[in-house]
Amino acid sequence: MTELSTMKDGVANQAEASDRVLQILAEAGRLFASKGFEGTSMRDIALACGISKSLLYHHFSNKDEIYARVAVGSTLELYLFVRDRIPDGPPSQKIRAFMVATAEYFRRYRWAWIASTTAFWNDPDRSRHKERLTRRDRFENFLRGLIQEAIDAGEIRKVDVPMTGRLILSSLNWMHRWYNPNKSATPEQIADVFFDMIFNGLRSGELVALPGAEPSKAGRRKAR
Amino acid sequence: MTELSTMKDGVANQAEASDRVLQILAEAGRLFASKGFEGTSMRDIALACGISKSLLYHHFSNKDEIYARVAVGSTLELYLFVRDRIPDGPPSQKIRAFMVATAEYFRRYRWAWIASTTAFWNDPDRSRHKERLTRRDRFENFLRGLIQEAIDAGEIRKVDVPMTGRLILSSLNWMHRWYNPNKSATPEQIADVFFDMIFNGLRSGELVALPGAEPSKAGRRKAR
DNA sequence: GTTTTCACCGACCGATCGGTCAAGCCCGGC
DNA sequence: GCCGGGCTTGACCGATCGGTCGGTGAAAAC
Repeated sequence: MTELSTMKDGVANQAEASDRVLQILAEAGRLFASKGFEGTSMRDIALACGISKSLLYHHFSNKDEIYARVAVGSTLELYLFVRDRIPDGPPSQKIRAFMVATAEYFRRYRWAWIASTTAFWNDPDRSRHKERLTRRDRFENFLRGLIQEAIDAGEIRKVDVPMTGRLILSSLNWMHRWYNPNKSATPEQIADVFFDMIFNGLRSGELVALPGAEPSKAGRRKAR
Repeated sequence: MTELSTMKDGVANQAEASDRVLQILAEAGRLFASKGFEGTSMRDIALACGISKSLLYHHFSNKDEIYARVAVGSTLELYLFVRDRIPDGPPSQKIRAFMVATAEYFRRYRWAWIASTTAFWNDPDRSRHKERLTRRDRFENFLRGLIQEAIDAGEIRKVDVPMTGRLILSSLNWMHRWYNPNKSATPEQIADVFFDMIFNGLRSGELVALPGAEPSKAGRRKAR
């Protein structure tokens, strides 16, 4: 399952799919990402593909299935994709590799990624993307394992593991809201910068005594 | 404009609004947050309020206006709300206060916040929430000013200011996706934890020499 | 007492929604 | 020649969409 050569046109893990199906998934993902699931009609998808609406129903049973193929297809391999890019070495470097690999996945399958992380996040009808959610849980648990590993190795201090995982994933999951492929650095570079900030912290090595600065809760770690 | 006593029922800045209008805004915000803008029909809103659909059009001209009142109302005062909660003192503590205040705002106006940060984020028809976007720009620029202040004061190292702002806002903006008011700590406490992680970093004070660990890019700051 | 105002409603509109269906088109095998 | 089957289509369905309309009843204004 480490072979990811079946990915085409930014659509992941659609191995036996025809070109037409891949085209539909690509266009649908782009539309779902920009206008949302409810905001995208079957007519929109058909028009974007230059085909009739009926043909969509020849290849897919309904709208939900198209979304499921887009969303699940984009999260199906995420865990494996990232896992296979974690090198041997210090746990902190594994966390860094985790972030960079996730960013690379985001760059490759951007529209599908956005579509799957945007729509239905709070929909009461969970059945539509239950599988997606369990896969994301596995992905997040994998990260928590790496964090615990780094704590056990003494590389990072004894932080709250779930909260640390949420902080790391927040920096990656929010990226699509401001990332501009024409102006920003590559997602991998951005992930690298974020890792540096989170791991090393923003604080400068030498603490300056500000006039009038009073002791504060967050300054609890003593100056070194 | 620092008087925020006009906020009721989690709906911000709706000063002269009647109870019915406030009810509509509250229900609409909750629905927009959970089902999205396109996924919420005027009938849904009317039903949730226990009124007829016609009455919605008596109080609002159309669906977009309801959303605008929800979204703009929730971001209108955000900047002022946060700004007024920044204490005098070291710039780093201002950043911390910024994060905690934003979290408090999120806790108070949760549904409106989610609705405004979820819908239309990539809609080609930007006119619908242009005002909201410029307000968020001012909010983000305010944070960048605080970061620059902390750099100038020597409290934090010379990081990339826009990227640092994005990291901080990511941790806050993604919170609604996993925050559970029944199980999680308060948003303010969460913001405090995130500030500690970002400011002080995850790395433990003493570096352990792992067998087989090789020098890496992220380990560029020398051990102290 | 009359008129104006205002919150409110049920019925209705054209447009669009997701989805169906019978029928053509195209092309390789016989 | 023609035949079968996958690809493709336009016409069509009931339901629902956002939005409009005329009207009601009660309080406020005169």
